[in-house]
Amino acid sequence: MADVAKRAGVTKQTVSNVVRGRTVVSPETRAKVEAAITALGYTPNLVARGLATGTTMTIGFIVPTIANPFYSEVVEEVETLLEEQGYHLLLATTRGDGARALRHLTTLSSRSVDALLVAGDFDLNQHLPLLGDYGLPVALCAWEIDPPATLPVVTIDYEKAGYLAGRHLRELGHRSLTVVADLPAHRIRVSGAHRAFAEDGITLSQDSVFTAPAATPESGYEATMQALNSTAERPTAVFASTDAIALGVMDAVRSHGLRVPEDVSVVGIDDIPQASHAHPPLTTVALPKRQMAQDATALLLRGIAENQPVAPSLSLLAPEVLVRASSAPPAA
Amino acid sequence: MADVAKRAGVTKQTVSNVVRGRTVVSPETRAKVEAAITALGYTPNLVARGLATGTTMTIGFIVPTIANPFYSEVVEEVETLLEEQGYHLLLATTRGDGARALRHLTTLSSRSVDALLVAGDFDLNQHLPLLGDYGLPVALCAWEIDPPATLPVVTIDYEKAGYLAGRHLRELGHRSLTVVADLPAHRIRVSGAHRAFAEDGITLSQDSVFTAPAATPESGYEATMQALNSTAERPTAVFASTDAIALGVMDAVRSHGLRVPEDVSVVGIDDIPQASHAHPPLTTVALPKRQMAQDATALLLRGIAENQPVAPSLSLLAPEVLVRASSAPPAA
DNA sequence: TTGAAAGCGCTAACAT
DNA sequence: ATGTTAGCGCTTTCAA
Repeated sequence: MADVAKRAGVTKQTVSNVVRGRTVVSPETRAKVEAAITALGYTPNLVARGLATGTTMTIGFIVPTIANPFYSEVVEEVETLLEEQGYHLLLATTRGDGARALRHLTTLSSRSVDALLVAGDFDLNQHLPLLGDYGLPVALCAWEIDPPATLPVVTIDYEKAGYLAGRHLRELGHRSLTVVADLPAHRIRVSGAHRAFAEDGITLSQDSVFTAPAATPESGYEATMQALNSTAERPTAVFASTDAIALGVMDAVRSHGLRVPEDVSVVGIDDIPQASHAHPPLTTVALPKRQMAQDATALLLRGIAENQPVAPSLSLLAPEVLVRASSAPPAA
Repeated sequence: MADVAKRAGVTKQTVSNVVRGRTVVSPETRAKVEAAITALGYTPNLVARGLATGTTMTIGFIVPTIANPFYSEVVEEVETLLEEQGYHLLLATTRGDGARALRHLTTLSSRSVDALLVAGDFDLNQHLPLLGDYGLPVALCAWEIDPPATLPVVTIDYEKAGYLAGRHLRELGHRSLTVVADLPAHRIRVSGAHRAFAEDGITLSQDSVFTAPAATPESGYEATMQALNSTAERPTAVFASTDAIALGVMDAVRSHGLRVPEDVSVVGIDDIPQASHAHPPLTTVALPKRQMAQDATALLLRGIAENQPVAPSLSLLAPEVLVRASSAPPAA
């Protein structure tokens, strides 16, 4: 910068003004400086600027994993929005490791990110109070369990997602429901589904709830096989807490000699890309991830602009049923 | 830091030595300083350190997209390796936008990342010479087309992947091959498959190559329907340049009244998670993404340690056939 | 083993 | 409209 200033016959300050696009610079001076800049191939050092201004044009995003397409879509959307605003994304994954989550949290804050976004309700849960202490804009998203009242959170109405899945099956005429869910992570979704049946006076027993230890097709397959073998009455409808699980459910149903949807209806949640290409195409409840990403990013950007922590709030985005071919009325 | 120093009755320098774990500090002094640090809740400012040392403990990773599971797995692996070494990941996606790629490139370098990893052969291609100019360790990975000799690149032997798929089908006894590929991106894979047949004296015509404009099941479905309708002879084997495409191929084959693998064998590339849960489970060629991520990261970390750009090199990782149920000998 | 001084490259505030 | 001064928080000399 000093070199540029010397070459242009001005001071560093004027160079700074030109670089930052300030209007105070006279056209001739600007031209001289710009010539010097291109001649010297100067690019500003963002770290130095960060130290001087206290702002790094960087936001941190802590997510459980990006191997799960749900999160990778959210990350991709956030990254795109940020780059439009000239911000960069510092990505940190926790992968179910609480200690790692905490490490990321502290290093990100001392790295002076301008804001912090945290997705997923994992072991970081217990460190939530820390978030308020950093004095920087923070927001939570994709927060399924117990969203804290002390922080701004943009999440999805997961209970409603379960409810919509349940109501869809109820409206088709199903009088009972078998649940295959990744518990306890997805218990909210399950209670939503149960509520839909309860509205019509049908109380579902916990005996018809089966746990898929992970949100994967294999896990869903296993749990469903167990359900099919243990239940006296053959289920007419299965609600899976996730599309990935639902895919496994459909496999299990078929390998048990039953047809989807003629014998058993299957409904999932999330609308992953494979859902529409499954056999049959999977009825599911789409989660508004992109909207969530947009709202959360907007919240943070606003917090940065106003130069203060974002006020606590809870935004629950509404999911939507996508009726496809895996659900039908129960056999007569 | 000054506060900590004052409270401990030492200078900033001593605090710095304690924080960085230098051995020159006497135990008593260290204890005093550490007490002051915890009392004050001091955490070092990484930006200031970055300005002073010229090293940010951050590496930039430019990828086409993370919506594609291939890249998201690579990113996740890289991020994990980096966090183990105390590095952070600045993630930048280009999403097929050359201008955006260039923006990322310049801002990342002026952000003084300690190293830069670039995945995927996109519009950034023309800006490759720039990479050498930054004077920081750079590596390329997942570089399918024309890996430059001037830079270190850790990639996969995509030609061999195609070859292995082709050879597998040849060994099953297939005498012709229909190709459904995302062209021109995957042309290397196609020529590999053709080479496998050529080895046995079978020259495959370009007429049996169909383009799926995107690496998606829908796209593969469309292209296959076209293939099935336009070909005089019914194909006995289809090679898809991607598992995602292969999924669509299988759909199309079935909806054309044919069975997989009895009437038509289908082979893909990549071994995406869905491949093993497809109906039938998809025979594919697994690409060693994790290995690639590890090697590339190691290369960069070494470059950082040696404080100089990484020497140009080309590492081609070997893919591996995974025989599952979608491939079988042709009908008699 | 500890302290003092200088500077990393930039910007903010003020002076001209 | 431009120049001057001071300082962001840390590390790196070098001196004690």
